[in-house]
Amino acid sequence: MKRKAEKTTAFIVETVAPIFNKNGYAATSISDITKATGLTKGAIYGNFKNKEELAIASFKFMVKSLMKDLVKHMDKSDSPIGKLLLISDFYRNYYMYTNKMGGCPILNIGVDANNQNSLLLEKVRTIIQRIQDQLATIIEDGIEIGEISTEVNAMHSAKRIDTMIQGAIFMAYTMDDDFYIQDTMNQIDNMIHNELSA
Amino acid sequence: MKRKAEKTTAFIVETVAPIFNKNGYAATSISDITKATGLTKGAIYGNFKNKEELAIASFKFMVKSLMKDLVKHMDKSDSPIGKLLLISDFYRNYYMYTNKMGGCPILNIGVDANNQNSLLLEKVRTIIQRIQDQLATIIEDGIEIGEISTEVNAMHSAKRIDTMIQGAIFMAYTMDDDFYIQDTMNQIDNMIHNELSA
DNA sequence: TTTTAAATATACCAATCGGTATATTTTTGA
DNA sequence: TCAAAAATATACCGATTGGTATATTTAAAA
Repeated sequence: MKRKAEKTTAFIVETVAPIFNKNGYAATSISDITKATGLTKGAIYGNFKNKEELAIASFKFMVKSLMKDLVKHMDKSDSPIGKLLLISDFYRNYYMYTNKMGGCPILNIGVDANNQNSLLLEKVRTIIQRIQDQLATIIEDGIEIGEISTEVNAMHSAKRIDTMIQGAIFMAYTMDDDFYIQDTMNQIDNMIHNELSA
Repeated sequence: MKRKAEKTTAFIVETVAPIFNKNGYAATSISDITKATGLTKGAIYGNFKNKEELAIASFKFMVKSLMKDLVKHMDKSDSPIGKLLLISDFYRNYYMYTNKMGGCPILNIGVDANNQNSLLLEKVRTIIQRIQDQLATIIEDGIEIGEISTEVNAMHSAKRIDTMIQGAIFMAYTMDDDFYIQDTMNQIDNMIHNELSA
C-alpha cells in the first residue's frame, strides 16, 4: 500500500490557487475551498496541514507554471538581446494570460502577505530574487559575447526592468487597462535597444 | 443640541487607517478596531454605518493627507520642470514616510480591493486618475511655456511616470529595500531632463 | 475475495465574525 | 441646574471561522 491518490493534492492546489490569488489569504475561507473543489474538510485537511500550507502550495504552483511558460517563451531565441526582447514580449500577453488565474500572483500575494503572512512573503521574495538573477545572468551573457555594452550594470538593469514590469502589472489590474503593460513593454524594448545594446 | 463630538469620528479614522492599510479589508476585524481605539462597538457603529464605510473613510483620510503633503512639496517650485523634479524628490522619502502609516495606501488598497471590494476599488481608481491628471496638467503647462518639448504626449508621460513610481513602491515594500525607489527616481529625473525638457 | 490501510466524509468544537437592540453615560442647550 | 438628546457601553444575535476527532468509504496488496 504505497501509491496514494495524490492526484487529489494536485487537484486541490490547481482549483484553489486562483481563489487565493484573487481573494488573498485571509479572505479565502476553508468553506470557499470545499465549495470550489467539491470536497469536504476531511479531504482538505487530509492533504494539507492547514490553510497556510495550502496557500503556499497554491502560490508555488502558480509561479511554477508561470515561470515554465516564461522560460519556454524565452528559449525561442539564443541571443541575450533576443531573450530580453522575448521577456517583454511575454508580458505583452500577461494581462490576458493571468486573468484566468486571478491576476499576477507575485503582485497579489506580495502585497497581501506583507505584514500578514511572513512565510508567504518569504516565498514571494525568493521568486522575485530568482527572476532578477536570471535577468541579470542574461545581461551578463550579453556583455560577455559583446552584444551588450560593458558599461551596463547587469543587476541594476535587471532590477529596473523588473520594477517597471511590476508597476505596469499593478496599474493594468487596478485601472483595468492593458495600455500600461503595452506602453511599459515598449519602453523596455527601447531601453534594450538604446541603453543595453553595445 | 447640534454640536456632537465628531472628534470621535476623526479619531477612529486616524487610528484605524493604518490598520486597514496594513492588513487589508477582510483581515481587519471590528475587534481590531475596538482594541486599537479603546472604544466599543457601540461607539464605532454610532459613527459609521458599517465596516466598509469605515474602510473607505480610512482610505480617503490617508490619501488626503498624502496628497496634501505632495502638493505642498510640489509648490516649492513654480516651473513645471521644477515641479516634476519635486514629485520624484517627494517619493525619495516615500518609503520612510509611508512606513508609519503601514505602507502605500494606493498600492495596498488597490491590490486588496481588486476582486474584493468594488466601492474601495473605485476610490483607488479615482485617486490614481486624479494624480495622473495633475501630472499631465503640469506637463501641458510646461509645453505651453516652452519648457517641455511639444512632441511630448502629456498623458502618456504622466502614466509612465506614475507606473514607474508604483512599481518602485511595490518592489521596495515587498523586498524591503529602498534601492528600488531611489533608482527609479533617478530614472524619472533622467526622463525629465532627457525626454521631456525642450 | 478478503484484509488493511489510506483517503474522504461527517459531526462537532470553541472562538470569532459583523452587526444590532438596548441600557447607560456624557454632553448640550435652555 | 435640569431635561433632552446625543454618544457610548453592554449584551446579545445567528453565522461563520479554522481546525479536529471519529466514522465511513475507497482502494490497494495479498
